[in-house]
Amino acid sequence: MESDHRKPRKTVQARSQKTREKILLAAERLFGKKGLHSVNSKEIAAEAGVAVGTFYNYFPDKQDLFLEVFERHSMEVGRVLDGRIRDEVARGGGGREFIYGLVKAVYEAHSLSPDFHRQAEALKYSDASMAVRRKQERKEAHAKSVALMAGFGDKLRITDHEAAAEIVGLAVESVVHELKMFGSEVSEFRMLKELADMLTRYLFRDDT
Amino acid sequence: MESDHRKPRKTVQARSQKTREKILLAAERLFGKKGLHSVNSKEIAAEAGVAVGTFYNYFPDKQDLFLEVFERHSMEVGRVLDGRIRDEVARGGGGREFIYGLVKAVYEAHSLSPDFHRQAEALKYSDASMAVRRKQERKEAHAKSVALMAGFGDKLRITDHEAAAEIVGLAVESVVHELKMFGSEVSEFRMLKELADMLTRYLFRDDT
Amino acid sequence: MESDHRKPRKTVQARSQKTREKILLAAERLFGKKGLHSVNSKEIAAEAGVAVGTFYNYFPDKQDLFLEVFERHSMEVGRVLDGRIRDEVARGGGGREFIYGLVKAVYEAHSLSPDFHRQAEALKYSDASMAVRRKQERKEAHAKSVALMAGFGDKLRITDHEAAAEIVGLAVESVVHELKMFGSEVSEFRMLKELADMLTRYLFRDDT
Amino acid sequence: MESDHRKPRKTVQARSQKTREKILLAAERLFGKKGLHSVNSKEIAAEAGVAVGTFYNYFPDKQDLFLEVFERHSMEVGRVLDGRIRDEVARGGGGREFIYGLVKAVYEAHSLSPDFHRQAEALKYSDASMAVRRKQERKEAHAKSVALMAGFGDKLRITDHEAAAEIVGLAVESVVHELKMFGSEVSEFRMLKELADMLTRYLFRDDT
DNA sequence: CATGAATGAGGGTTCATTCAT
DNA sequence: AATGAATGAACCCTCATTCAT
Repeated sequence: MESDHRKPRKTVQARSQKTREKILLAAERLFGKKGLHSVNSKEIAAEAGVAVGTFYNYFPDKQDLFLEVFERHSMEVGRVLDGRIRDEVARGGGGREFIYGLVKAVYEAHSLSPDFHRQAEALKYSDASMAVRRKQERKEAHAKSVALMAGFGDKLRITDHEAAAEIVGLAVESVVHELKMFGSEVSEFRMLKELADMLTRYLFRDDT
Repeated sequence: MESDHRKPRKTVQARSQKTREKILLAAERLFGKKGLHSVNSKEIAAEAGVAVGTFYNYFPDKQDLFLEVFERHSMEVGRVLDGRIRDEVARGGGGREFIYGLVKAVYEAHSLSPDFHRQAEALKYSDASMAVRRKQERKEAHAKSVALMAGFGDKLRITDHEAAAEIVGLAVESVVHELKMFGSEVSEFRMLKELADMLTRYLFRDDT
Repeated sequence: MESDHRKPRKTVQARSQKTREKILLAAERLFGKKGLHSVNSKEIAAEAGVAVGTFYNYFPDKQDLFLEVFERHSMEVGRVLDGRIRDEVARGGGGREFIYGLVKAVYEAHSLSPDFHRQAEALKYSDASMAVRRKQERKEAHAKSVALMAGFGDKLRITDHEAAAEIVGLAVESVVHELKMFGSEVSEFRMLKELADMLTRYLFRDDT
Repeated sequence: MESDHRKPRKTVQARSQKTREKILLAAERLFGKKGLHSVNSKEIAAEAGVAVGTFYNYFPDKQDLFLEVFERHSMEVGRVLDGRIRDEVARGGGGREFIYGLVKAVYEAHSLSPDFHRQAEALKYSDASMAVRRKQERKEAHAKSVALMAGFGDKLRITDHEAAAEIVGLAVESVVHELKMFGSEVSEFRMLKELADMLTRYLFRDDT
């Protein structure tokens, strides 16, 4: 009787969506734990509680699944980051305070599935299609930085905003990465404080 | 007695050494182009102009070969970097000038087999044994930074030398990486200049 | 709910079982013909009419497959032997007649896949894990012999039952082996008769 | 100067012979320890203290080397056995005593390189060319047995000498094998005693 | 004769993907 | 839509044997 047409459609779609979700979550966990190359389709299916065939009903192949997980992850990070930035902007603190807020915002955004994040990062180096996406991400980050800077007008000491946006972005990214991915002998607090100091002195005339 | 052995022995050893070298170079090229996982033993052998078996006569397995290539690469980078740093120290320029010299030194050191470098970097994220080596490298870099800073005494503005060393190291590393690995919309010159500016303002009281 | 699963499940399992069986039978044939070391996984798959991968879906490796074939073979031999012994015991013939019956029982039990049996025998000498199994088999055979002897009470001439059980077991085993594995210039009938004579005279006071 | 012809020839041949011997002995040790299939040419060469190429200068291939080791081993066993039998014959003991002497003779003959012996035994089951040699061995043993029996004339109880020779040979062989190859829960002494008892009762009218 | 580097066919095993049920 | 058995190309690695020195 389940083969009658109209009504169940929605339910079925809902179930479908759920299955898809299960697979994506399982993949995120496993890719994070072991990396793209060390996870096989059987494992993913098993972790998701479905059959291998089911997995291939939803995703054309493993690489594609990875990319989708990555996309979701990126968007989530983006959303969180944007939210935090908006908060900081709203608070409207002075230079140093603001910078510190931003640094912490990035730090917190990176706290989402850091394991998966790490593996994705790895692929950006070795996988062509990931490298493309990385490029895009940087571009967006760059635009965001430039826009933020513009808001500070004369208070800025820098002149080459383009280059500065890149430099600042990379510095923040790398420090946060390091802390999240590999940890540090120095405490996170000291690291983030120094990072904020560096950026403040670099960016603002009055570096207090 | 039995002295008829000497000479050929040496020749043979020389040939042996040459073969080893051929394999290492072929591996560096291929690993750089495609990454550890996408290169197979047959390819390496073919690129080196030897048989698969020969490859396995010299290296216990592919991973091991990669590590040896990596080790050589690291040491080479280290040598070049140390040399350049020594030059800069010898020249004895003032703060900003010196920092710029160092930044350029790191940049040049990264110009050795940047493709291989990129792939090695990728593995540091996903491969356990590579992560270990990464840790060590950072430790050494950290020590080097701290030592260099010490030389500046009162001129330094920073107080938390430990954290600063980390931050500075990561910032330089990440910018140079970005330029070498992925290029940049902004010219290298502008990027390196801004980087030097940032570091100078961060580190020194008198940031000229 | 979800009851649409039941039937196909069973069918699939049945197919699965059949594939497993096909592989086991193919393996028994090939191992018997050429020995463990001279058969490769591709051959086994081909003989079973499946792909190599399928073989590895069912057995973790070649050695394991061999052991399973061996286990099945041993159990089958054991079953046949026990059946025949029970028949002989039931018939309740006198000493010589009974012994002859037992000898023939062992002979018949060894008629199952004698080729495979031969190869398994070979491995008992050279392979550690097979040697272990051999030990166990002998122990069981020993126990069986002792039990049978006990049934004859005073009629027995021997005093050291333990040793006798070993000796008798080995003698029977070796003669049957020889006949089955390598054949003999002398007819099987004469061989088995003499064997029975020997054992009868050895075991019983009244050796008729 | 070593290229002058006449004199060194002998010396060279002697050295040659020594090298051959080293290889044969190394092979016997290794084959005994690990079996034909688990020993590779490099190992053999290393154990013999020569280069792989040298090994192939003396033997066309690994199989051939094995066969030569086997041949030597067989002949040695044969020599020892014949000697011991001659001793027993010379001593001229009565039936049971004589049989016991023979059993012990076989036992002692099997004490030469029992490890190698075991591995050779394994190959007789699985290797065609070894099976051939086995056949020959049995034939010779058979002939020997028949000849020995003939010496006892009327004292013998058996009538089918041919079959008896086979049976007796197999029984002795199997028991000795078992003791030497796998050991036994029952002491060797008891085992050999029972074996001798069995044979004596089987063969002689007056079984004391 | 001795050497040991070089060879490459061949073997065991994995795994992304397909497809009949 | 779900299943999971089946597939086979591809991979890593071994090792008997050869041959230039």
